[in-house]
Amino acid sequence: MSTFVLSSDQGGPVKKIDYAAALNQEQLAVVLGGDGACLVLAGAGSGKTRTLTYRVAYLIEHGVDPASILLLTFTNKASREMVERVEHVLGPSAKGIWGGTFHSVGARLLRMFAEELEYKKNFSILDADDSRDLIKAVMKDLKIDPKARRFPASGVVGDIISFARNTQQSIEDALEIKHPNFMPFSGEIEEIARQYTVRKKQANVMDFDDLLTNFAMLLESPHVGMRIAERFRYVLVDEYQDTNAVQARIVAAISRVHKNIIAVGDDAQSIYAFRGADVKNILSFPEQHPNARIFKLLTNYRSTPEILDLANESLSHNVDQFQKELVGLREKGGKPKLIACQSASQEARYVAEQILALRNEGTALANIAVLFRSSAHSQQLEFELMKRDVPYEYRGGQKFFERAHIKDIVSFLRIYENPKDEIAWLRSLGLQTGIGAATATEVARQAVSLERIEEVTDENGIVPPTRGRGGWDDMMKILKTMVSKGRVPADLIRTVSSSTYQDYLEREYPNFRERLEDLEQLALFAENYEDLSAFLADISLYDDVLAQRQEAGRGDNERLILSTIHQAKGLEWDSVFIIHLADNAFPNKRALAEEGGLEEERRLFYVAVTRARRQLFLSYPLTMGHETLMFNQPSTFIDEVNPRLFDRVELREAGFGAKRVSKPSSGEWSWDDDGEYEEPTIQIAPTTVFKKTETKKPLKPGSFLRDIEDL
DNA sequence: AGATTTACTATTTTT
DNA sequence: TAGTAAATCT
Repeated sequence: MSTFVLSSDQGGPVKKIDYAAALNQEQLAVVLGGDGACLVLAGAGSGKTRTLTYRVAYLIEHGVDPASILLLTFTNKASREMVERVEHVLGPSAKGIWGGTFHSVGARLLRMFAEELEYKKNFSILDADDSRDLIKAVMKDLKIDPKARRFPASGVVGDIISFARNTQQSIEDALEIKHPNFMPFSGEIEEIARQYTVRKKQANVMDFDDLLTNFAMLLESPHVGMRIAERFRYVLVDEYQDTNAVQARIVAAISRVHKNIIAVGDDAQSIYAFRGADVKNILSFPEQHPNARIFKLLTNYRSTPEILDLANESLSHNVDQFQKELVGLREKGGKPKLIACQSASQEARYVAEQILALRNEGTALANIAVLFRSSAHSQQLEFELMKRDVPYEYRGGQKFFERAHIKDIVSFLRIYENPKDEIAWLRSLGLQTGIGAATATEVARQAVSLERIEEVTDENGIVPPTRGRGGWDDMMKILKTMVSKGRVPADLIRTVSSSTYQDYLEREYPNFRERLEDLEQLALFAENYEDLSAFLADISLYDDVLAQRQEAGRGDNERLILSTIHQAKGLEWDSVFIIHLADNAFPNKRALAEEGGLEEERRLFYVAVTRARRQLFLSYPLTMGHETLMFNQPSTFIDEVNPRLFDRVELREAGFGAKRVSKPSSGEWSWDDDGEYEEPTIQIAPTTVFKKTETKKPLKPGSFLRDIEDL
């Protein structure tokens, strides 16, 4: 599988596309807009993806070489889907379009031109976890103990450093916005940032932020940068509202030769300020690209007027916003339902019941989604769905490649590919018996002087530790076996997973069998790769490659979606449930502490609401917690809008055990003397279990795809 | 001293 | 679940 040139082998005959029939006047203006810079301000559900896709198809139809078109999207999946659609219509002539996230496109080009920036080609990529580990190591070296000195924890330090880089400002300025209380430590954090940079360079690794800044530097360099900019005649950027200052530099540099750049975004859907995204990129686009044409797509094709009313009114509470109202085209539906539940588990039961009811009425599970602010909010619902055997796909929380045992195995492959990779050494050494943090650090520090793995396995390039000799021998044995196996990723994975690592898994985890299965999954997935470096690059940047494979294998799409709101960006479903809309959960308390936090949370709510096509269910539990019950208020976002926008549903309780004495607005629940809290019994239908039925209608492809086929 | 075990706590969002 | 602190083992 290629990491970057997205292609599909479905081919098919070249069809003539009737643009005028598929697009409205504004969209057509964008598609046919000709060369030059162009900014598209597009509201939710206004068909911006469709417009971009048609633009790409139009260019290729008019003789533009697909390989000179670059799509920069927020996720790799978004690129892949757009490319697939174009290829589906235009067939083989569309092959070779470049697309992906800024990070993955950057990684690919940086690997091609690594020497230009004094990196080695085999550099490793650190994910957020790895970065935090390295920062932790640096802090330890600098003798900074977070606990003793009320210094921020390594994760927070990492956030601050990352935020400063992505917004291109000093640590001090970043602190003022993100963590004013840590201002006194700005000097020390600066020192950590410096050391961290040195250590990354020594280990020949790049973190996510390096992928962006180095990409920008590469593009800004006179020779190579110019060559790349010459190659890409057309650049299209999606979700521009969520780009940061470095990404804006990348866009400017990569389009500086041909100046054919389209940026599409919606300031109302900017939800990544916490990691440095800046709406100013959209605002200043006209200045940065003089003569830029500006289009507005404000017609909403997605949602019923009742849903749009709620979205529009909620957003009107944001001051710092372009005022724009979405105009709906769909006919009326029902009002959004607002459901007050007694507890999180009642909420889960209600949602599960409703979902099964919707399904009985003919809505496929795949057309239903449950959205929430943070991953933990889905727990109760997951229990409920498992109990009823309802198949669901979970998006959010931990990814497959972030699971501990996957990262363990991968750390061995990383060492093999790039023996300087200190973080990978630390991880794999830490797994060996008799080797703890101290010994691992001591050994790993020697690795940075290595060039080839054979220096360790053949020439004893690392001085063996005095302690934990057995663990070290095990480690060497694994590495030696790997060297004898060659460089095929799947072989290497199986080598490690059948080594003493298996004993470690058994010792450490009761569910080691499942974990072993995961490792076999990983090996199966790796069979798509012959090249170790391509494999390693992909698994750190393509979060959903494995999910895709599983989907293809199963051949059934009949699965409900559970997702964080952040991950639901750009998607849509017939029926959407937004759960846990309680005041202490959403808006999120920590987010509120940051500058502009409330408005960002409100935009997040806006994104959630505008995912729904026909039905929207908003629910919140009145109580939360297990030991001490906390009493909840509904979310600000519910309280602040006109109640007439909702249909309220009260879930009545039978046999509610506790007699509540007082009704505090927050704080602990209180009872009279003999009142003990009982889990309320609920008068919604008894537990219905999911039954798989023959699919009545063939699964609907995405609406966009259907449109294209019709033409 | 360093490794390991055990008990406990808190949990935002992510390329 | 992951990270941490204190207790215990080698």
